[in-house]
Amino acid sequence: MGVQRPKPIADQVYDILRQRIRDRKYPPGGRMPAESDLAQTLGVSRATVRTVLARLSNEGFVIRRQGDGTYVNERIQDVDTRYGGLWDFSRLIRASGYTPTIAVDSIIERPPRPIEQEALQISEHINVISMLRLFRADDKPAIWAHNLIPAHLISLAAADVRGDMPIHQLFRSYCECEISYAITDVEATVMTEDLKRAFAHPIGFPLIKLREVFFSKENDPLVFGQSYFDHSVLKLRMVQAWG
Amino acid sequence: MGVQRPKPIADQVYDILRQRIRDRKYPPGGRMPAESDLAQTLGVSRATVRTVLARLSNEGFVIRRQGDGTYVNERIQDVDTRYGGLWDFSRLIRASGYTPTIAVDSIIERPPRPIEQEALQISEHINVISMLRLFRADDKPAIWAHNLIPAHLISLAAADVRGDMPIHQLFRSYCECEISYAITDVEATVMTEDLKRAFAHPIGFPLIKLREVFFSKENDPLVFGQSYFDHSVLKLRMVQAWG
DNA sequence: TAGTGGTCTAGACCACCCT
DNA sequence: GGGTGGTCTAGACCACTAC
Repeated sequence: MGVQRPKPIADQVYDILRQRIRDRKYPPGGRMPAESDLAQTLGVSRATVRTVLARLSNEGFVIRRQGDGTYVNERIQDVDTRYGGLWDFSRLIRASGYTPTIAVDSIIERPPRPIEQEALQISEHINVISMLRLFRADDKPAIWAHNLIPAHLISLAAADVRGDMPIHQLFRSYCECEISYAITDVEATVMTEDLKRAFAHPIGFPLIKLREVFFSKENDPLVFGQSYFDHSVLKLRMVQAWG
Repeated sequence: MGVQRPKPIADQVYDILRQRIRDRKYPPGGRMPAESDLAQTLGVSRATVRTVLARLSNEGFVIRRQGDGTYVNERIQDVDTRYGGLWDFSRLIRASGYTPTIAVDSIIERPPRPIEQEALQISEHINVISMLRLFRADDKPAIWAHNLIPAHLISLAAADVRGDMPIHQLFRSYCECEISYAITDVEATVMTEDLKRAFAHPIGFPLIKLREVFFSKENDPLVFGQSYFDHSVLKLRMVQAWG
């Protein structure tokens, strides 16, 4: 019994406040309790409360005004601004109000192409696991994702890899590595013949292309991803906050 | 004389460490001094040092490993990952290693179009200042930016607005408001006849389109921007870190 | 003037990695 | 075991806003 610290206190406080905002216990546009009140009510120090409020402010969920108070931002409700919004496509779809489904097109092990060798910094003799998947939002094709993982990082044969889990969970499950950060290049492209297997749009229709490389804490490349994003189905929305 | 606190200590520490990383005083991939050492050397508390390191870690400049140390991330050197990378186009160009120049196409005051009314949440009777600008990277057209500002927010006539400063500086100069956060929609589009005044690409060439709305601390819309981004000239690169 | 958020400190204890 | 980052506390003082 007792306290049970499955998570850091700050994370627990974050979940509580985030939930209260979602439940409109702190109504949109309204003022939240003072930091010191929250600290006392929740039984934590003010520093911990401030850590959490800083995070909520960075994500745009609250606006803080010195000498005044902390307010719930009514403009940010349906936006998933948490870090990682650009790599967990299922959550991105769900946060946009749709039901995600994943269709695995193929999962095979093969030698890497030159561009993949460079991105993953491996030699031609190291095989990669190539995974082609289509993410749908309410059955409408939204994202066509091609992910490549050095085969030696995964303790499974390609045939046994489950394609229906997000990349970071896949890594936690199948190898000891954990994703630490990602570098993403955002590009624009258009429908080609190749993409007809994913989208029904005509040739020349504009699509967003995301080129992502994920790295471990040891700074080794873990995954190389090239994803085609149909923003007519799903908004690619981001929040930037300063303060 | 004396201490002179033009900036918070944490910001000063940030600048110092950022500079040492840039100068390779802390070499790429190398380990930085321990938090307690930094605190003692710089004459600040460990909490302050940790605030700064957390920020550097979020921006991807350093990687922290519990029980081990804090390391300079050699993969993030040319990336401007600071908050606001998506709105200060001049800095974005400079951070990519090019020299930015701004060509002002037009600055006029006029009634708002419906789509602009909605984005800025103003009535049709409130004029907007419309600003069309072309950002070049080493003389190559990189970004075609259309910004709209409610005229009543600016204490100047449209003709007197200087187009060569970034939006946030413009607001600090010409009105009391300050930009607090922004919501950005990333889209893909293609060259049209209209865009020929900006780019030399053929019709159908893919471009990134950024739809941005900037808000004040009071949560009022300040600027509506629609920008066309040529990623064949300038990479739109982002870093996401979790830890 | 009272109350709010903003900044900073000093110090405790824990979890983890290395050797 | 010794050192590192991770977490959390208690409390001080400042800057600002609303009344």
